[in-house]
Amino acid sequence: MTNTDHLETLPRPTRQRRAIAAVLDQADDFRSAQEIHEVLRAGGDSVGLSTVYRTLQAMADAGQIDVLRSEAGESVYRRCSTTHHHHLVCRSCGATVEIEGPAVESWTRSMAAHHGYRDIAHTLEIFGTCASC
Amino acid sequence: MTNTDHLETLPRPTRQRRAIAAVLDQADDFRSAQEIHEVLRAGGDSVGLSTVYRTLQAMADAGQIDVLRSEAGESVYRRCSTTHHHHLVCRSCGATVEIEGPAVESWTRSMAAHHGYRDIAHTLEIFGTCASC
DNA sequence: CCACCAATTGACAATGATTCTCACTTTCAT
DNA sequence: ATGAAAGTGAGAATCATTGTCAATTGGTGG
Repeated sequence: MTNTDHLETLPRPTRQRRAIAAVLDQADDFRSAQEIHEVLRAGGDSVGLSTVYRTLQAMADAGQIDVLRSEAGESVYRRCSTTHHHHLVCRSCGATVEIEGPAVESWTRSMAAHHGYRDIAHTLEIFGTCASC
Repeated sequence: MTNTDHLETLPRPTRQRRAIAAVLDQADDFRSAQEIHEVLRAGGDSVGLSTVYRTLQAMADAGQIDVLRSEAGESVYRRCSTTHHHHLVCRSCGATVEIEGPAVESWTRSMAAHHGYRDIAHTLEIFGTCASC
């Protein structure tokens, strides 16, 4: 028996996954799968587009990165802190600030409960133009 | 000179636009353009898909309907009250409750201001499973 | 060290919502 | 009625995302 029997199947550390993680580490704002694919191609560490999509979704499912829908409807990804938070995003340069709002969290919970809704999830994003834009 | 010189060009009341508005009036939850197109086709008031998209966007721009992105990434539309509000949506049956949260509104404003962001917009939706599902 | 097998990859096709095109139709003020 | 402008729609085009499947790879037991 191995020493990982009790763990969920972990992804293998492949060249491709390391390359994608590296791109996310260097970016300080949200990036789309297509952008990441292009960065890798330009840098010589070419990775298949399917793999980029698969990896980003896996990382998002594992809670390692945050996903949000850009105003254009594209899914964009970013490495974030692990605690629950929301984003304040500059619609011009993409600069992102992580924000927390305990009051909002409890408000959504009580709102949902008041109307009998269960298994709550919520999305809250703030878009604006940052000071330097 | 006409008596509408000072108005923005208003959309003409065509059969198609009336049919689309009628579908929205009857629905009490969010509908996609494709769904509306299908309902019209089934009801005999067939309307071109392009027209459905165009009309929905125009109505959304005019503030006559609310738009939100379903969890599947599709744009869905619904006739709503004119005051600013958010939605509590059942992810199973689509039942929608309009909710208001003055505290959340002021919180987003102050958060944005605190970080120097201007021209603020925000999205907040709550998804859950309603009591009857 | 090696063979083996499941996880992984990637080129390419397929999907599906949305947008674009453009010739034809309708509306409406005169 | 009539001409110009607004509106329409069938079909093509776009574009992000997902599916397919044969070839590759990592790591494990022997």
